[in-house]
Order: sequence, then structure tokens, then C-alpha cells
Amino acid sequence: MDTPEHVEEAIEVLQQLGLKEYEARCFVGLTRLTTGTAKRLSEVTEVPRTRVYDAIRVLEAQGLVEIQHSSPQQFRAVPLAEATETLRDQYEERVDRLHNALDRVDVVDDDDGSPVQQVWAMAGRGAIENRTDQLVQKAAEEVVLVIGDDSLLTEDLVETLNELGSGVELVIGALTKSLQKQIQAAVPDATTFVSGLEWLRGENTTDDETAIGRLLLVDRSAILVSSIIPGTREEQAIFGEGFGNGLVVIARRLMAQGLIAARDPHQ
Amino acid sequence: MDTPEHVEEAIEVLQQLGLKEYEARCFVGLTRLTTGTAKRLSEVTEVPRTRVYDAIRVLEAQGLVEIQHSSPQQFRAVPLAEATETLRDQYEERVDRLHNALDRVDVVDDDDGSPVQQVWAMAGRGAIENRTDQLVQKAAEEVVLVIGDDSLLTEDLVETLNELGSGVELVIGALTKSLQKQIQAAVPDATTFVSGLEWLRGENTTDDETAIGRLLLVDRSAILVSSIIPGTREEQAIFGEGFGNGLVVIARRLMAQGLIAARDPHQ
DNA sequence: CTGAAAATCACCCGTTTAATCACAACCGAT
DNA sequence: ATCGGTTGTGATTAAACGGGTGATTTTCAG
Repeated sequence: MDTPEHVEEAIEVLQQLGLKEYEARCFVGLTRLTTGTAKRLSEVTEVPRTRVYDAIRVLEAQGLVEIQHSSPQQFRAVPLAEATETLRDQYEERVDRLHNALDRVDVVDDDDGSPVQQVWAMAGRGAIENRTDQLVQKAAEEVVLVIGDDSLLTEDLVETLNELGSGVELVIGALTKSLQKQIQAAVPDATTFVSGLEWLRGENTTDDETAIGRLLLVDRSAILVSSIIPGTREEQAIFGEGFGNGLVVIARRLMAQGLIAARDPHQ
Repeated sequence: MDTPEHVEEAIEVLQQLGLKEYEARCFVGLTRLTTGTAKRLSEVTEVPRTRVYDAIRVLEAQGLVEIQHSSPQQFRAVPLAEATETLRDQYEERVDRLHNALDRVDVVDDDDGSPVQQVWAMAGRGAIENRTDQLVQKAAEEVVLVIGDDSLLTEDLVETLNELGSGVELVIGALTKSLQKQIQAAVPDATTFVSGLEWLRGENTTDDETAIGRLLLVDRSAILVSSIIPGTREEQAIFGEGFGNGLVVIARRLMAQGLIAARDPHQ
């Protein structure tokens, strides 16, 4: 059980979860001390002693620490399991409230009929994953999917793919042989193939070239292409829908030329 | 489908979930427009037009909106289901990271043997609920619970109570007859009773008196008493453990005098 | 080519948050 | 009772951040 790294990470995550720096430091400090006074806490956490009290009060109000009103006061963190459970509940509740509120809103629209040349950009691993799932789920005839990085083959995706009706042709490509095998094993119903998309990788395989993430074509009328930013490893994607859509047209062309994977699957 | 209230609430919740005001307004605005330009968005959301762009960029990076890079740019929100799913995932992931990081930390301690007169204070409905569950779960012989407000009889609590081994005597009290019936129905194995605790309510039943929340006594060695703040309806509790604990001693005295509910249950 | 709208930039200002200081209440030990 | 150090609170300063506005460049339609 070391500490150096993990303490930092815990503090960071707690801040992402909405705590201030001092609050985060104090909470982590308390999980290391099991119980402690303001003085000791201040020593361990580098939080000015006089500020420990404020931080603790906030934490207490959030149900993350307990206070013993003695002199000197003693503080202790709620057991880890309880704390995470509390946080989880808190967020579940918020997301629910959001969902309800937004459900009862919508429709001001007043939309002018938009053209059909729409290509949308989106970012964020999770969001792209969700969109991929959605698209695959509503496939009626054919799904062509190329995966460029094994980290993208998540459990959820595999599940979604396996739940596809048997009427839907499922073709999945991979950039490497090993990834192909992995896919074939996880999704037995799929026709898999390797590569055919070398042209998508950067000139060289250097890391600082933006790498292909996924390429998804559903019923030849919706397409999603994603790439992975070299530095941050963040995923970004473009996404087009509609048979007449420019992107989709290009994709169909590529398929016609056998560059993506045709209706008559290889192997 | 009205709007006025819900828009406000949605914006608020989104901010609690970590978005800035402009970002929240823009997202809600987009769920009302299905699709829109910076100009229209600015009109609907009251966000300065020149700032819409920043906000949208952040939202895009979080996977909550899509951008069409045309001129003028078009924005649209990810479908509600996808958005909430994305947020949920994001938080699950953070809580997990936190759990892991903190798991790998602990133990600096250096603790001096603490006395046994510990009485801890905690706050927050969720946190107190969790603690209540924990305590009930580890009961070995006897659980005495008094509930002062029907909003405290949550599904989780009912479940926990019903999962208690048959070797544990379960006595549950309520401040009103109707609440008692409710409890008896939800937890058939329990011996229920009414009141016996009038002295816990304020002099008068006025709302501005802090009301009793719950009172829990487990195996006569751990006790938790909570009250509900008049203004905010927030719950706060004190909690003591150990047979020799002062609070616990008091509680035992009260029981011995029949003030809480004795080993030989009423009705 | 020209004017208006679109998009990006740069700056201001009030609030929040981190950090320090001054002080009164308190405690333990002589 | 007294004294030195600790403990808790409040006030204060400085830096960071978020909201708000105007100037500047780019883009597009006429």
C-alpha cells in the first residue's frame, strides 16, 4: 500500500466530483488518519490549519465526514464504501432530476427545414460509444464496423452487437490480426476481416499521427468515423445520416470499390 | 408540456453536475430547439452570442452536443437518453477511480488510543440513510427503530429491515398511527408500536420546531438519533458506538424506564 | 465590392477560493 | 491562580475564475 500517486489522484477526482481543493485534501487526509484533529490534519494535508474547520463543515454537510464535538474536535471520514455510495446516490438523483426536467420541456423549435447535407462533429469517448450503440441497435439490414483500437471493443458494444437480429448482416473489420481474432471470439455471428484500410492510418505508424478509431456504416445510410487524438488520447468523431448525405455517399463509393468490405464478405 | 419551471430546474441541476451557467443554459436551449445557430441560441438562452461558441465547445468535448461545421455553424444536443447515459457513465467512472485510489492509500494513522466516549455528528439525508442501513445490517440480536417522518421509510431501508435474520428482534416505532400501519405492512416481521416518544417532539407541533427524524438502537450498543432542520428540511444526526458510550448508556436507561420500547414489546 | 452577419479575441469586473493574520476562548501544567 | 501553548473563529489580502461587453477579423449574400 503506497500512497504518493494515489493521494494525488483521489484529490483530483474528488474535485471533479465537485469538492474544493481544501475539502478534497481534508477528506483524503482523513482516510489516512482514520481519525484526527485539525492540527494533525493540517500537517498531513498541507491545508492551513485555520481553514480545516471550514472544509470539514462542508464535508460534514455532504455526509462525507463525521465530527466529534469535543475539545479538541475530532474528525473522521465516513467508511469508504458508505462515502462512495453516498456520492453515487447523489449523482443518480441529479441525473434523474435532469432527465425529468428536460423531458417536460422540448419543442420551441420554429425550425426552418434544414438541408440534408448534415455532418455532425462530436467528442468524448463515452458519448461516441453511446452513439455507436444507438446506431447499431436500430440497424435493419446491415452493419459494417471497423475497429482501430482494441480499447474501443467494450463490453457494452459487444453486447449490443450480439443482440442484433439475425436478419442483419454484421461485418466487422480490424486493423490487426490479433484484434480480429479477439472480435471473432467475442462476436461469433459476425463476419470479420483484417485491414483493407491501411490508407486510413497515418503515413507512418508513428504515435504522433492521429489514429483511426472506429468506422461504422449502418444500412448504408448512416455513418460514423472517429479518430483518436495523439496527445490526449481523446476520441473525436464525425457523424452523418441520410441516404443523400455527402459523407454517406463517399462511404458507399468506397465500399463499391471494395475498399471497406463489400456485401460479399471476404473469408 | 410547459417550460418555465423546468428550464430553470434543468439549468440548476446541470450546474450541480459541473457545468458552468452558460454551458447549462446552452444545453437546455438546444434541447428546446433541436437544432440552432449561435444567434438563435443566444436569443433563447439569454447567453451573450459571442459566448455561445465557448460554451458549445466545452459541451462538445463532454459529448453533450454535436457541431456542424458549416457556415453558420449549427449546433444540436445529443438525444436526452444518450446525454443522461453519458453523464451517468462519467460519474460512475469517477466514483470508481476514487474508490480504487483511496483503497490503495490508508494507514498513516499513528493514532493515540482514543477514549470510548465518542459521539459523532453527521449530516445529509443520504449519508445518514447509508449509516442506518449499515448499522441494521450488522445487528446480531436486537434492533429498535423509531421513525418520525414517513419520508424516511425508504425502499432501501425496508429492504434492509426485511433481510434481517430471524434471530434478531425487530421493534419499530412510529410517531403516528398511520405511519405505524404503513410500517407494519412493509415489514411484517417487525413488532410495531406508536409513539411513546411524545417528549421528543417540540413543545408544540409547529413546523419551526426541529422535528425528530429517526432513532436507532442496535444491540443496545450503538445508537443513532437524527433530527430534521425546520428551514432546509436537511437531516442531521448524532451517532455513538460502544457499550460504555455515554449516549448509549442514556438510551439504555430510557429503555429500562419503558420510554422507548422494552424487550417485552407493546401490542 | 460592399455591408451585414458570423466567429474569434481581448479585456473588464465582481465573485469565489486559496492563503495569511489577528484574536479570544480554552486547556493543561505548574 | 497563572502562564504558555493549543484551539477555534473571524477578518483580510491576493489570485483565479466566471460572467459580461466591445473591438477585430472572417465569411457570405447581394
